[in-house]
This record gives sequence, structure tokens and C-alpha cells, in this order.
Amino acid sequence: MNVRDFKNKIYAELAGITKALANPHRLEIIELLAQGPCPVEYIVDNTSLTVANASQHLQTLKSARLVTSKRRGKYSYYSLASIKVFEVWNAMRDLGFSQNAEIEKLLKEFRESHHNLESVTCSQLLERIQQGKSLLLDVRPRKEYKSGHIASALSIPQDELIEKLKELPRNKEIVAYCRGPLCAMADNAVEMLINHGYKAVRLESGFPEWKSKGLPVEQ
Amino acid sequence: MNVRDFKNKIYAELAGITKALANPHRLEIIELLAQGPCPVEYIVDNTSLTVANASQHLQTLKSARLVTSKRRGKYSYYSLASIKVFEVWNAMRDLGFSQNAEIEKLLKEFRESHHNLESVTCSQLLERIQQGKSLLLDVRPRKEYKSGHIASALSIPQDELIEKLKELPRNKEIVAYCRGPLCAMADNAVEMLINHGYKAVRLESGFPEWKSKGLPVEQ
DNA sequence: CGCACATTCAATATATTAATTGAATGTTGT
DNA sequence: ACAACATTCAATTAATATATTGAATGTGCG
Repeated sequence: MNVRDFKNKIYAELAGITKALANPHRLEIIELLAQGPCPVEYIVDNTSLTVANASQHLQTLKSARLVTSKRRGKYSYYSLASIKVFEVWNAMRDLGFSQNAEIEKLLKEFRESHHNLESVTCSQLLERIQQGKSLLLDVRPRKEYKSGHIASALSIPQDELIEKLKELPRNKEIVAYCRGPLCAMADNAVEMLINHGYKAVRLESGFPEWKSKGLPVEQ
Repeated sequence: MNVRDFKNKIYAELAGITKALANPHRLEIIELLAQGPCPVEYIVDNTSLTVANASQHLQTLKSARLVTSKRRGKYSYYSLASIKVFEVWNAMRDLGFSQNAEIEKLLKEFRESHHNLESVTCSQLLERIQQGKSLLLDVRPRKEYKSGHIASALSIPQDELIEKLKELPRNKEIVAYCRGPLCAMADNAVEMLINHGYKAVRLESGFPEWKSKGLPVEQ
């Protein structure tokens, strides 16, 4: 095989993988699966997809070897094939945030609609935890917490927060985190905490970003 | 704007960027541009694309803000919009190399056709250079060398190598590098050097990978 | 077994992407 | 101004991707 044929084939394969990623719904699925394995139904509940369509997108991801599936009882549990899949998505999102004016505008609007809440980075959070300064709150659904969370984090899903406010200390800063920078759950939690007189900020990114940096996680 | 609309818009934008990458020719263009800025003509000479088609692909990349262009005289010089573009491609390629059986097979066949030549990683190379053990050879076209190369590398383009063999020491190991892991120039150079009795290996990756790791470069 | 439910499959209509062709634009040097 | 050349544009055809629909498959439970 000559070099040109070799290159054509390799680039075609790599473009195939990239094409499998190049769809808004599939990117959203990747981000959900980065929280942990889940059935098709869970993806449907957390996106605007129909069942058949979600399944179809998952097949596309599966045949590009970006996700794997395992049947357990009635459900097919889908997972990311490797942490590298998340890393590609992370690099892509990072590129988008820095290059695309439209994305920048959307993010700015979104933050403003949440009154420009303060956020902390992973390394800032790590420091605060080590110094015992902050209480860490995982506001994702409990299932996601159970399939992996930041070390020392407490699980209070967003919709249970109002009932459990009393359990939280008023003198300590609370850091809430969720699925990632595009997820609004932490923003909502922080907003509510502040409205009730607590001191709270959100983690800029989320659990998968923390994990992919090799920072301490628990299960 | 509600969260669902926000997400739909953000993911659509990010998928747009990903779509711009999701084509074999455009991936190859990205890899070429990672060597440094160049005109359309140069891309045509180094791929199997026609002029109009190359230009069209460049427009696609440009409107996704992955590349920029600047007219200088008769030529439009295209460049990567940011090192992040290369980083995404790098992460993607890495994912492909690790997940895709077809790619693995192609790479294996390719290496075998080059008699399984030895290669060194960036960190191994750095060590060898620091210890003065190896002579470093940039076998890319001189223009690419001039727009940036690994510190202390000598420029001998692949097609001039045969004439300049005498200038090289026989007692020192020679490390040849080129555009990256998918480029055959370093393999060809190493093969020729070995056939003429020199001790030679290739750098596993290439200049852009070295540079993106923050290792020493010159211009 | 057969019902309920999660998922997948197959077929179709629509929308998007890509290569090709030839013409148009912009720039240099005479 | 014009000849030579690099690049871009516009139009066409062919190929591919996507959402939707309804039917089919697979699994647990009564």
C-alpha cells in the first residue's frame, strides 16, 4: 500500500469517529454518559429526544466505538467506551468556548440570568476542601452521585434541596457542583442557597472534568 | 431563555464546530496547518485535493473559526486559529488509535512495510538531546522547518537526504522527525539512513505534538 | 404462558454535505 | 492596461445524515 492510500484510509477512519461526535444530541448524550452508565430511558428523560431517536443516536455512537452497551435485565446500560471520549469532548468544548462568539454570548446571557453567580475552579476547590473551608454539595440526581462523585461530597439532589436546607451549616461556604459547565443544576442550587441566607458558590465545571484531571473521587 | 433552549443552542454551536472537523480532507488540512501557515497551493500539493475543493474545505474551516486567513501578495496564507484546534485533533487521533481496530491494523501494516523501525517518544528524545547522545534531523520541507522546528534540529528535507549523507556522523544515533505519527517522511529517512550504515530511529510523533507539549522549539 | 415495558429495527421523507465544473475575482509584474 | 496566476464563487449532481413512524424483538414478572 502506498502512502497516499494509507493516509486516505486512516483519515477516513478518523473522520468517521469525528462524524459520530458531530451532532448536538450525541454531544449531549456523551456529556450525560460522562456522569456514569445509564439506560436509554434515562437519556430520554434528560434530553428532548424520543426513545427511538435516542436509541438510534446511541447505535451511531456504538458503531464508532465511542460507547459500549451492556444489557442488565430490562435495561441496556450505555457507557463511554473510554475516558478519552470525554477528553475529546472536553477539548472540543474548550475550543468552542474560546473561539465562538455566539457561544460566548449565550454563556454570558445565561450567567446574567443567574445574577452572575460566583464560581470556583477545580484547583481552588481542592484547596478549600483541604483547608476544611468549604462544604461540598453534589446536586445531581442520586443515581449519578452513586456511580461516582467528588471525594467528601454530600449528595443533595437539586429538587430535594429545599427540604434539606436545615441540615446545612450557615457559617461555612457551600460549593455546589453538577454535571459540568453547561449544566444549570448547580446554578439553581446556589441561587436558592443564597436566597435563604447561605454562603454558596458553584464549581465552574463538574464531576467528569474533576475526575479526568485525576483529582480525588469516590464511589 | 429556559435551560432547554440554552442547551439546544449551545450544543448546536458545538456540533457545528465538530462538523467542520468531521471530514477526512479537513483533518488532513488541519494536520498540515499544524506545521505552520501556508497558501492553498501548498495544501493542494500535499494532498489529493483539487484547488477549488481545497479552497472550499478551507472556507468551511474558516467559517467555523478553526482557521484564519491572511492575504500576502498573490497568496492567501491559512493558519490554525489556535493551538486548541490542534489539541482537539490530537485528542481525537489518540482516541482513534486506541479504540478503532481498523486503524490499529492499518498502522501495524504500515510499520511492517517499513520493517518495524524503532521509534522514540518525545520524552525519550528530550533526554537523549540533553545528554548529547543524538543528532536531531527535521526531514520536512524547508518551509515548514522555517516556520518552526524542534530546538537544535538540523534541516535536511527528505528528498535532499541522499546528497547530504556525508555530512552526517556515523558514530552518533540520528533521530529523524516529520509532521506527525501519520507522516511517512521520517520513516523513509530512517530507512535510507539505516541502509547506508547509519544508526537511526524516528520520533514517534512530530513537530506539532512536540510543540503542544511545551517542549523547546526554535524559529 | 402472556402482558408490560425497554429497546431496537426498518422504511420513508427531508435536509445537509461533498466533488466537480467553469466562470469570476483579486494581485503581481511587465 | 494586460498577461499570468492564486484563489474564490456559483451551480449542479450525487451521496449521506436525520427525525419520524410503526412494527419487531427481547426480558421480567404475575
